[in-house]
Amino acid sequence: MQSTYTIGELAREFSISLRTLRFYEDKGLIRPQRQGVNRIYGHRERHRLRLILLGKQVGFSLDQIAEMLEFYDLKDGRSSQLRLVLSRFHQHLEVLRRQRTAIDTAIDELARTIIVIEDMLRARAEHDTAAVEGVLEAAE
Amino acid sequence: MQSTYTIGELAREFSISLRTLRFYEDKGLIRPQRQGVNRIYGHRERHRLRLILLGKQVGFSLDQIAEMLEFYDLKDGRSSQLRLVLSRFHQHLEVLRRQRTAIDTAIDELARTIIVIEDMLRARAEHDTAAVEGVLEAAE
DNA sequence: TTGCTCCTCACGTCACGTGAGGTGGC
DNA sequence: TTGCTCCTCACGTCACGTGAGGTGGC
Repeated sequence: MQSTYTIGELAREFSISLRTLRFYEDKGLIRPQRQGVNRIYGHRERHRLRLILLGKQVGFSLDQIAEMLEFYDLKDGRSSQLRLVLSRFHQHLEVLRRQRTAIDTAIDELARTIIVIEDMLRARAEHDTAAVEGVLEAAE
Repeated sequence: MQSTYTIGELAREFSISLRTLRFYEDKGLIRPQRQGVNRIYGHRERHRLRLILLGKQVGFSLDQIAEMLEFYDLKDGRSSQLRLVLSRFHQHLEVLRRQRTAIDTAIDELARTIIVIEDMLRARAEHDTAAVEGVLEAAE
């Protein structure tokens, strides 16, 4: 177990780019030390990075993540703050559920369109050009 | 049934902004006529707009949509082109399915995190601060 | 000297949002 | 004159990607 990491090591470990690490630093999400001009990341930065990527995975914006990390920092852990985070998570869960139904309808729509095109190709194979037009109109 | 539309009329009908209509024109997706300095949209533009929004809804990029609209324009409808579009639709369907599983795991993950936080709050309510730390570690 | 890893600008991407400042016709 | 709708720049947003040009130590 190392206690410090270079930017390249963290990038490899989490499969992200160096640019991404630097970008998160620009945004104030992580604050690595410096050894000369080079960045040095400690346990704290690594842990924060893990939380950031977890937040991203569940669809939070970097600004939202930054805000929650602040809460996490004031580790006094006021229950009121926890409750605030909790209600945001509940809200976000709703957003995710809506996104899922949106994707579901997109999938259905695309699948139906594929069937329409396949029908067109079949109609063509039967040398019935007029039928092709019919299918096209029906797809409207 | 009108045969021409102003930018505002189309925007209202499809619930999009004027900027969006102008942006699609910049991208070459639609080419409205001009009446003086004002844009005038005909049936063809309206139909294209409908296809564009449909494409967006199923998750295609504007560049991809532009390409497919070209095919649609060369309405000779070579079967080879239809088959090309068809294979892209199939590919895109796979992309959508992967997105859905990604969202599903995000939902699961967030739901589990919510439960963890609720447990923390419950542990706190029982005045057991040590237990709170325990829950936090277990969440790693 | 070559190769690797790191660095700092800084512009590009995607799909628009958002003013700023101005025009035309009721 | 006021209000509405339209116009053209042009910069901003989000989360980085992608060079360009340079440094340090094996």
